[in-house]
Amino acid sequence: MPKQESKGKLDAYEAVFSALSHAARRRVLMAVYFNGGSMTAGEIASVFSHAWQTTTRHLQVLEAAGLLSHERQGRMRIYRIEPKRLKLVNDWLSHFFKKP
Amino acid sequence: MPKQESKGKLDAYEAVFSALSHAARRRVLMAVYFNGGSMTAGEIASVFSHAWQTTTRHLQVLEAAGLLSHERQGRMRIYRIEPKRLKLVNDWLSHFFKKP
DNA sequence: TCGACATTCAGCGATCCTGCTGAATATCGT
DNA sequence: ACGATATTCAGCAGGATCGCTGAATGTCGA
Repeated sequence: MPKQESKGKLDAYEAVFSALSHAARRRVLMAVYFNGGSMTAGEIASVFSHAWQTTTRHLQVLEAAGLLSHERQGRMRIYRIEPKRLKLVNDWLSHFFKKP
Repeated sequence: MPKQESKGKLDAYEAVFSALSHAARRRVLMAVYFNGGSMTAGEIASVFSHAWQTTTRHLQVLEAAGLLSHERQGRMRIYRIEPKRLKLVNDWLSHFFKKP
């Protein structure tokens, strides 16, 4: 068993994995990434057929998980991807790929 | 945007990410992995304080996602980890880590 | 200041998920 | 065959999640 991880980090795992468990949220990350790493909320919402209010909530989940951050620019909000956080998933996965 | 992926693969993403979204299921994978890659259902269930029936269902979710497979050996079922499937997650993540 | 725009907040019904309990199935040892 | 063991199946209640709609907030241009 791997060494005990901190409570904070466990919660982070929880948030990140849960965030990634929804296809729309994974698509958001992809869309933002392939748009150069940042996109306004409206641009992101336009990718989906959902009501934008629905997308708003997905954005909040992603931000709470630390996978996105946002910045206000005038009347629009620019969301930026936070790839550092995806490293958490990578760290978790790496257990299974390294041969001891 | 990455090239169109097959329907089957999209469903696989869905299954794998959803399976990983629950802490208990991530722990199952860890437990099995650090036990050498295989474990009986009972051994896995004993790791948790849940009723074993609850663990059974988690095992089914993991198996449906292709992350575990099982084999009967007498009256017990041996679950084996299927690390190949975790590569799917790795593939998805790799988009964000390769600099084009 | 007024109206248009960009976005979030609040709350609703439908559905899904989790953990539980009780019953069923299958195998082993005697 | 019988009881003990190992595990799954079936169904239920509580809670979370999703997508929707309607209203609110904040900002820009005239």
